[in-house]
Amino acid sequence: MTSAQAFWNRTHTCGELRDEHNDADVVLNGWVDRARDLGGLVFVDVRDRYGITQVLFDPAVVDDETFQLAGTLRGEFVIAVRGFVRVRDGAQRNANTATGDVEIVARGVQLLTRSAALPISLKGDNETSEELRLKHRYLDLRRPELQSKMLLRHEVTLATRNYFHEHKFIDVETPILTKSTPEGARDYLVPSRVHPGDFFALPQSPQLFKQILMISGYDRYMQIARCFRDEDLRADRQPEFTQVDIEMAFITKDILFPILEGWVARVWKDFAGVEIPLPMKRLSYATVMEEYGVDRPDLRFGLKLATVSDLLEGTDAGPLASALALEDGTIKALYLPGEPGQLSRKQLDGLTETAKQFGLGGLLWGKVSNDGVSGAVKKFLTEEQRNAILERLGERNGFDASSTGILLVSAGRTGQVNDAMSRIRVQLGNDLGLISPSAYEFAWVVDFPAFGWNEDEERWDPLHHPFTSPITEHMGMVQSDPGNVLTDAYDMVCNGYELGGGSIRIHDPDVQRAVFSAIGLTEAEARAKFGFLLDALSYGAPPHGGIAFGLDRVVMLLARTEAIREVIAFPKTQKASCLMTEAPNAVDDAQMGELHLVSTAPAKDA
RNA sequence: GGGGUGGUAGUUAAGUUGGUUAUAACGCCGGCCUGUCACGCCGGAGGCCGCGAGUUCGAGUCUCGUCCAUCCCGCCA
Repeated sequence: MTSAQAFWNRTHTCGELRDEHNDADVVLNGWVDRARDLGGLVFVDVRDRYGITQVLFDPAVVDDETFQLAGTLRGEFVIAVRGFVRVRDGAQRNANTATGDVEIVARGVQLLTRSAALPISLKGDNETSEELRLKHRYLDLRRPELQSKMLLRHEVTLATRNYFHEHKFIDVETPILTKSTPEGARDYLVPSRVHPGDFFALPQSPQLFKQILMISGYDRYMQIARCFRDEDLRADRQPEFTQVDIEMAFITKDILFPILEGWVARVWKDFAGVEIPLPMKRLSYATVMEEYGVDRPDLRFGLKLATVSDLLEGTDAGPLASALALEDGTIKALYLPGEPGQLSRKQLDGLTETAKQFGLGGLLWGKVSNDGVSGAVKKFLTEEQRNAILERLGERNGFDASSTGILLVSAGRTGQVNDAMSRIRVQLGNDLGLISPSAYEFAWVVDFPAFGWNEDEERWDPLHHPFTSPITEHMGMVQSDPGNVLTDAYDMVCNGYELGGGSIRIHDPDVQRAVFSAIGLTEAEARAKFGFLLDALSYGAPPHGGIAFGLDRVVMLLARTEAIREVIAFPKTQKASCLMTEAPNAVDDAQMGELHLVSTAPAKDA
């Protein structure tokens, strides 16, 4: 053994000593959390991931050299302390920490390593900029808040594996170096040295492999799979993220959903202490788009929207008439029953700002009070129109159509109106305190349309992915009427997030060919991209389906945080770089040459 | 690619209509202190005001550009 390794090894962690350990001889290893030098006494709080324990250096116990050393200890120095446990007198007990009833009376200390002054604060009271936290992630990860999130993530992952193992699922690893899959997102590419000019893609998901595994007879598959998408980031999106990936053979939705719901219920019970009522409600895509304007509604509060275009036929009010004249125009309304003054002018301006952000000209609003009507609602709506709108909204939301309140109306292209009104709805939920932060409201969204019209490319694009099975009744419409085909796709949503999405897959090669054809893939293109899948389907494919859950989002919700970076140990910035390692970086010409690559990027000034 | 917010000491922030030596707290260094637990008290060091131009007698402050972080749109299930 070298001298560098010879240090006093801990007998206990910094979180476990209690009254019952009184007089025990112990050794602690850890970081100095705080040191308090009182002159004649030195207190040092020693921290590890299990907790914090106070150590007392008393000149009556330790020799002078040890006592001097204790006085030089600073934050984040790593030490080993030898001593005995002493139960503290009543007034000296500290109820704020788990070990606060005892302290270690030191007999000796070893300074294992010193620490430079910290570039970030590890104390919770004033937080450091995220830029510095990411650069010094090794320090940030020492913070107990982050350590508890990493622990939570570990526990959720473990419980997930156990749950699916108990239900006969097999964990199979799929390739990271693979072929580009067609889920719409940009691929991360890896150049091949052996095959000049060819590239692997990192998987956007293991989609095709898990279907292949079903065809191979594995029946129930699960994987905690890393996925990669080269798209711009958001607070809840990282370029690499983790999915709980599931696939099953011989199933329908009604077989699959209870298994998945059972997993969610267990995880939420164990890690959020919440009982999720089962079964979860199922809402059609058409319903949620109509009532919430998004396919991942926040169901913790009401404020349902309603389309009112039909009530405003023949209107001559400018903004409304021009929306109705559009091919895909619509008008939607939202009503806040109650005090007409419940929103300030500033809040209403904020909502208008949101509407503009989504490309609308503005937001029509007006206060309906006992004295009459104000604002754009007075200007643009007749009394009959207003009453008809309130009638519809009242019926949908359960309020009396004669209630006073604030009416919001938004008119324009359907997509923009839905985007804006769904956001406005959530903004109101927050502004008016309608959202309980401790609530979790789950639901399935089902019956998705198969295809969406792509204006730019003038073709039908799969809304989910092209392996999604149409519902049985619509099989024959794939070629003749693609716009009205519904699929057996489903999302699990919670609090405005999409937690997971999946579908029953196509297992008939003829149906698969029809879908490829409907989205404008020629036979030759389909063969080039997915020949192996078409081949596999032709050798006895069982009916199958599955889902993928965003593990990061699941943990994020359980941890009650709003940034996915908080539950990922080494996340990337919004520009998809790692501030700690400074990846990505340039590589030298020799390395480029081996990979048969030449960069066309403009030279950076060093 | 576009819009919002931010960038001042190791950290977090303040900084007036453009004005002389850029403040404070925590941390760091030195001194004092025997029951602290955000210990206390005294003293000290520490600044490319993100970077680059411009306006001006004079810029942390005004203008333009640029970089980084973050939130959002586009993009992305």
